[in-house]
Amino acid sequence: MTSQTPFGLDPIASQPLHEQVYERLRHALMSGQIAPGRKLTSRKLAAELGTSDMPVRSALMRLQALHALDQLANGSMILPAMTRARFSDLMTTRLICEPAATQRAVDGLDRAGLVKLRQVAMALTAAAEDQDIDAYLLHNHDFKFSIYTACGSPSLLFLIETLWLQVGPFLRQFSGQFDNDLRGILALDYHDEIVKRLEEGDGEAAAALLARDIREGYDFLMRNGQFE
Amino acid sequence: MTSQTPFGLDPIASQPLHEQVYERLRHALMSGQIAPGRKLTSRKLAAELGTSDMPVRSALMRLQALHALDQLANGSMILPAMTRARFSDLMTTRLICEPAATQRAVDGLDRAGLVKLRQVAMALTAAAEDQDIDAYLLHNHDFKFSIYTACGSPSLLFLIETLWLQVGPFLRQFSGQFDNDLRGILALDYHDEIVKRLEEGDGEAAAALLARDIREGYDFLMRNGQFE
DNA sequence: CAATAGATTATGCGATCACAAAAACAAGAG
DNA sequence: CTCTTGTTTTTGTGATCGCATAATCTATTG
Repeated sequence: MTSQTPFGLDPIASQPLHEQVYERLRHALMSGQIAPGRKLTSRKLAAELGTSDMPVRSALMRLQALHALDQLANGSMILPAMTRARFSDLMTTRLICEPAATQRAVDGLDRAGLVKLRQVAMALTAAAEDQDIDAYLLHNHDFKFSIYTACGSPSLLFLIETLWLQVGPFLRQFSGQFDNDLRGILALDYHDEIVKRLEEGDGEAAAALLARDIREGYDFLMRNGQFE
Repeated sequence: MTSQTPFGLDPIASQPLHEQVYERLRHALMSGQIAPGRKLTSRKLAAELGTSDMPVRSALMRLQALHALDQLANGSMILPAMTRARFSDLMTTRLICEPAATQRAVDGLDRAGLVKLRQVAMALTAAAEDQDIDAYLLHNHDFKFSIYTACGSPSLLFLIETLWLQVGPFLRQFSGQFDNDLRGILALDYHDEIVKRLEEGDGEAAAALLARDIREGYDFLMRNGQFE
């Protein structure tokens, strides 16, 4: 396919199929397209994607290795249900990792990074005012990971990514339950203040604010979300 | 193989091959049997293990998903080298997660757990006195994870496991460089005191001691270990 | 109608094959 | 001897096949 180009200028190296399938599945999970408890069978997915079983199997096993999927006794993969206990556990662990990353990010953020961060924060509040849940979740992810990436710790970033891979698939589902009362999420908009603290170089304060953001989001969903 | 047993009493459900291969590789990694930079080709491993490529490929991809292996541009898997930067990063992240887990473990440890913990701590010091590096690493893993398991957070435990999967393969290699001066590691034996604090129910103190354990091990290896 | 037994289908798992790209090796030219 | 060129082998990748078990459906019987 990409072989024997008449000129140099070989375009993008096409990724292997199992990688593409992995990204597709990952995106499908994170955007809430897959219902909890749903069985993901390799054959059906393969048929849907127009590939053989193999790449799909690889992708599923990778997602299972990251605890994004559960494996039944017979080997089938399912998207595990989100119980209150699991949600509580994941959010508690988020409270350990993400404020720590925020605190360290203050040294890794240059002026350009801060500018971009402020832009994302503005887009975030705009999406919230528009009641656009998809844009909100997207920008929220973008905002947080702009910070976490700046913390300069690949290993910590990876851990946080695996946590989001487990919580992410449910956020949209949650939000669909009270889409008229989306202002409840809006009330806890610490993003602008987080940027301000980061601009001031006060990592401690930024971390504390981010912890509060996580905690209040947690409280809100524990009160209003429906689980299991 | 396990089919058609004349009597009931079917023994252990034999795990799938790719699972067995995964465990074998994981153990080989953690016990330092694989040299950094070593290429792990699925065909050769399959031949060595007497299986087909497929289960090996699955196992390799799972390990790569957990960042225990690196993937070259052509798709080959290698055990990444341990640079000072990566080691520093991983230990810093350990310092975030593991003290937090220790602090929470104080509520999850019952009397039986504490008894077992004290036994492991004794075996640990015994192994250190015997200069038995393999036993030391084994019991050290056992000791720490007895605590982390007791913290009652599956997600945090999982994160710590992935960190150990990245650091573990190098510990034995490090220790081989100064196996005459193993007392350097012995000097920082806080295990007994950690157990004592846990018995007293003082999670904060236990966490602080464990942080000190990690930090001093880190300092020792940064001074004495050879990297890259 | 309900429940169970049998058949059919779906599915996980592993082996083998085919292909292309990369790596290793060998041979020949300067 | 060294560098290059051509060949052979290795290796990742994906598809297809076969097997065994699990799940689902069907039909027969009480």
